Amino acid sequence: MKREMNLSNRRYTNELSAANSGERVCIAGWVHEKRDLGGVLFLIVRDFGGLAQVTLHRKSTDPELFERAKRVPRESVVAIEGTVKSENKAPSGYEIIPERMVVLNEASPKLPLDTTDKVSAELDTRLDARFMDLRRERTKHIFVIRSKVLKAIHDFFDERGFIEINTPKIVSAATEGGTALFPISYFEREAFLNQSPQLYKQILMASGFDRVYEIAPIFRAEEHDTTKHLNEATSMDIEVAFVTDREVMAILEELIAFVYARIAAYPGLSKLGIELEVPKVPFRRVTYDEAIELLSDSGEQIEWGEDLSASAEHALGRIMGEHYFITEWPLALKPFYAQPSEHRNDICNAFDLMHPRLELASGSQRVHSYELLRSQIESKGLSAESFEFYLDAFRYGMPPHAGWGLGIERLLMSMLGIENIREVVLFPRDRRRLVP
RNA sequence: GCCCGGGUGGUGUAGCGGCCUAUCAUUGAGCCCUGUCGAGGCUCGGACUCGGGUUCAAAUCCCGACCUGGGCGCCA
Repeated sequence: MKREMNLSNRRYTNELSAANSGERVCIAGWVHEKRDLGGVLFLIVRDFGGLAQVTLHRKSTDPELFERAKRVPRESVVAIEGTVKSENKAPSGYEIIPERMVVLNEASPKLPLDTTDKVSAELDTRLDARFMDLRRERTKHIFVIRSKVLKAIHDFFDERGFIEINTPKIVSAATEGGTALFPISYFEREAFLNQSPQLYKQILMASGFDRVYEIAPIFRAEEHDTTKHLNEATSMDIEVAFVTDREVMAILEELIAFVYARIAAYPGLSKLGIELEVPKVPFRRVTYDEAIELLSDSGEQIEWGEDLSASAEHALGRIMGEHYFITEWPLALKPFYAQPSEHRNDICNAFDLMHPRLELASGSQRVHSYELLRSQIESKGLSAESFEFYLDAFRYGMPPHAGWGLGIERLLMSMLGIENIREVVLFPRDRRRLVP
């Protein structure tokens, strides 16, 4: 009775229209909704392309097929062979009159969430059933956009002569400091998941590969539990030789504008209710000193040398309104590899790229002198011996260089106006979540 | 780590000492219905996170655990 159906020539629902009227087609997907009007039964079938209406008239349909269509539970996977019929009463101007239907997988009736969005679901519920959450229009588009953002970034750097690199994610104890690391067992030794590709991308500056980029996971063992932190995140990093912080800042703002322009053209954006405005470059730049003065005027007191608190960042975001850079940070606030300013010994050529309410990226011109780097490592209380693998690269011809790291998830959040970072990661890892 | 919220059918919620045999929506089962597009109408099914305590009486108050949302800190 159920002959095998050849799915290799199946059509996506968005490829079909009234123009295909009379064609015999095969579609496959999930039963999104059923509307049983007694004498007529509508099956709304969803695939990656969208929705299609399959219409069954009781009088003119094989009774066995009609009954099976009536009984198939929502979200079951079905393949349907039928004829396209132009019909202006149908939602997309056509419908499919089925001749055959194969249920490839029947769904259990108590669905973990509602894919039609009649009833909302909490984020935690959605993440537990992410496979089903992704069937929802909005969630789907977030990840299509994520993919397009990554593609845009690759295109941007490829066009500019950058080489894509892959640095190790299993590293020895020596790190740039700051964040806590996840220890792992590496045969008879202890190792860690990397917190950033920083040291390795810098080592490559001594290789002649003078424009590199990497998009890769980073791991932070901080026990933070906020809407903008993850324990596994995706970092977009670049490192460029023979330039200073000013040049890599220009690359960064051009990249942001480039990505926005690409995504602004994506039709799915309207499904998210978003209209993207491509930010104008160059972005505004404020020095750290100017920032604390601006904050002081608006009632936020920051001692010189202190980092900006969350409320200070928000206040500054309200003043600036758009993407902006904070430059000339106190040297003590930035990692050992930040190049001290040629004008003042207490500040460095480091910058943060801010979006109102969120830090997107940070970078700097790097120290390329072996002696200075070694002394800055030691002045941070770190052991220079454990950095020998890194320091070695600075002893045999290290050009001046600069770079930055950008949080992909934060870029997506800020672009799409999403409040919780977990929304833009398929399977987020946070303080509590290790599955799915 | 600190500070506030919250855990009620599959999902999302109302109720916050007795009117609870727990509300509403959606989902599910069944019936009616030939053009739905959040279909409609009728019937039925389905839940108080766990453990202690207070009380004549606990979904409701108290304590603990677990889970969870947000803010801060840390961090990017």
